[in-house]
Amino acid sequence: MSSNVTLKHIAEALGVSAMTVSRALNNRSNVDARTKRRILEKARSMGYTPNHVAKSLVSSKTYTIGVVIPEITHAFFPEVVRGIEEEVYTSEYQLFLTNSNEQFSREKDAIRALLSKRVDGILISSSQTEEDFEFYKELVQSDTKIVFFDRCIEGIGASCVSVNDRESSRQITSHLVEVHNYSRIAYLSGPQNVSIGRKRLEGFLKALNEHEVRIRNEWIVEAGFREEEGFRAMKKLLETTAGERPEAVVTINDPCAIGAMRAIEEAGLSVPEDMAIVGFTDDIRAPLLKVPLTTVHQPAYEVGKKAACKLIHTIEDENEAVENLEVPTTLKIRASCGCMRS
Amino acid sequence: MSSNVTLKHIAEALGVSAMTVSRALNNRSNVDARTKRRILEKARSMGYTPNHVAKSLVSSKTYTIGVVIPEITHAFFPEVVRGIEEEVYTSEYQLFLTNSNEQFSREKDAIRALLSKRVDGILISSSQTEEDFEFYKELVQSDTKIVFFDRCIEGIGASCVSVNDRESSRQITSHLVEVHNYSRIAYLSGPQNVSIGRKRLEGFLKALNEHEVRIRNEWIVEAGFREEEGFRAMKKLLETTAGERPEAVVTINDPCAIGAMRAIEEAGLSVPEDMAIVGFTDDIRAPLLKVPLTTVHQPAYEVGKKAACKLIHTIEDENEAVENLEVPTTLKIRASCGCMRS
DNA sequence: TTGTAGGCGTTATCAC
DNA sequence: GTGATAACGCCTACAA
Repeated sequence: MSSNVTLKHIAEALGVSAMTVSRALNNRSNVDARTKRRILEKARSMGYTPNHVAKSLVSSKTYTIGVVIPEITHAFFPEVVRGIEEEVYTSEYQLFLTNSNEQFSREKDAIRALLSKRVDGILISSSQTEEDFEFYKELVQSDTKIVFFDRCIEGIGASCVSVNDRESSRQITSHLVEVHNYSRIAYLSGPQNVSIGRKRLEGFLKALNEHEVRIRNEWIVEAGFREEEGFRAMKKLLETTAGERPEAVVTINDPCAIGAMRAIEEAGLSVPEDMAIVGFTDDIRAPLLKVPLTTVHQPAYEVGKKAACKLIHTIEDENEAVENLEVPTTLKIRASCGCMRS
Repeated sequence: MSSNVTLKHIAEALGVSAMTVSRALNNRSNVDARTKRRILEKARSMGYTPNHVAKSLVSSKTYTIGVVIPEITHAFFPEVVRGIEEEVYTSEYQLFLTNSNEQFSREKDAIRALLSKRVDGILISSSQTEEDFEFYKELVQSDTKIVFFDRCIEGIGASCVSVNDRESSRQITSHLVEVHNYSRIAYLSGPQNVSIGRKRLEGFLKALNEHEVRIRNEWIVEAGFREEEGFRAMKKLLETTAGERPEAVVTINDPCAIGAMRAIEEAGLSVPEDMAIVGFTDDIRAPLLKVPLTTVHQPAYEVGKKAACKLIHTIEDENEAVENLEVPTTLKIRASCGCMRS
């Protein structure tokens, strides 16, 4: 497939050496202007396409970045990818996209494959669990250039780009207490072996503590990042709390909240009258729902752009600092929390 | 970055030749079981990662596929990408993802870069215009393995995977006429230099002709694939039809319809009472809208999977036939057309 | 079963 | 300004 014309072919056709052709094609100074023109002309007419595989072998640089995301259909990630795309496009890198489908084994497979393809660096939003911490530690120690985004693993020597999950979660929870005076608040959590799962829960608990609202462990249900998981967790919560229902529910993210809203509706209850609910992400669907979702807006595009930018700097400059970058969130107050009640 | 351990290093450490190491690592039969075990052991302890760049140079096969999509944030495409991902994951290929951002110049840049990286084949959803037809013709003639999906260029010798756009468009338009008896129907079209832009418009016109409904050229407004374009086109349509408004509007796709609905709302009109509207895609948001959108469901995941499958066959078998594959659509009847009126 | 030679397409280096 | 040579890491083909 594609051009099998090589430097040598052009060289032979013109009676010069491959080296001269290489120099001409790469705009080196020390080539006679006339020969250069002849070479460029011939290269075009023969349909020459430079072979980056060979270039990479010599330079051990591929101008390629691997991206590992857990779920391409969660609307947050395509937006992140667009940010990454935009950044690498201007820097002439290309993207290997891999989808771990929330499975750590696939994540590891993907990374190993990327390493074999000798990518210059990797952007990762991990679906990792505690146990697998070691894997990334070794990766960083072997001098692999890595930047985490959104779902980070901190303290192992790699940079991270994310939002302030703990604080944002605290804020949106506080909104429920301060503005709406809810005191019976439940939580649909993410997996506790994922950093944002822990941090968002911590923020939730912190808010309750600050306002001296009672924390009930049986009202903290592990759901997950996906709509179906939110749906199931909410069903479970409704069953176990038939007597005394929560007034409000905080969720790990928007897909989870959307699933939960479906469960609430199916139970014949209404949002926010019977139960208020808030999310996290600001999914593309959030403002369009029958009851628009109050949530934390994460600037996905910015996260992607910043992460890609940081990675490229890390690749191109040995001395680039390792740091945790944060992009600011904003609260999106809509109807599902009880504001704007009609 | 990453392992700089090579076959030679392992060979030296063990006092064997690089060739023996290569054979052991690639599971060839002709290696002594004991030496093999020693080599595998050593490779692991030294942290060897095979260098696919070098492999590719030898085999001129990269196990890499390029994907060119026009807009990663249009919800249809991430779903397609997931389908592609799933297919290539099982076939051990990896994906270069590129986003043309609906610009043909970026699309060409992307393809040239992919060609230089010597991808084994390319999946394309084109943002092409008539003039640029030549580009793809040459690509196919140079024996580049290509499969188009969704936005296809037919008749140039490359396979296509798409839905039956003309027929689906005819069906949803017929629904408006047959079920709802609308006779004043407008159309927000896609670009006419893109195949699906033309085909969907043809289907619309065919339906009107079949039912002897009057076609008014001034009610066919070129919008585009994006929400903002739908919004603007609808505003324009509302201005120019102040006297006699259309009863219903057919749109090129869901984002366009969603933008148009916003324009309708801002004009103080309501859907479907003042104006019915239908889309095409079945965007993730379609069922969640305040007035759920009647639309054509395109099985995006299937499209991706089928296209990737076809491409891999085309890559691996010289004799794989060139064909136009169609995946069936279904009509999603919701409220925006006037059905299920409350 | 194992090793040697040569080459994939490109570039760095040194010589002319 | 241009060319020969070696090297990047691996594999095919042939030899031992």
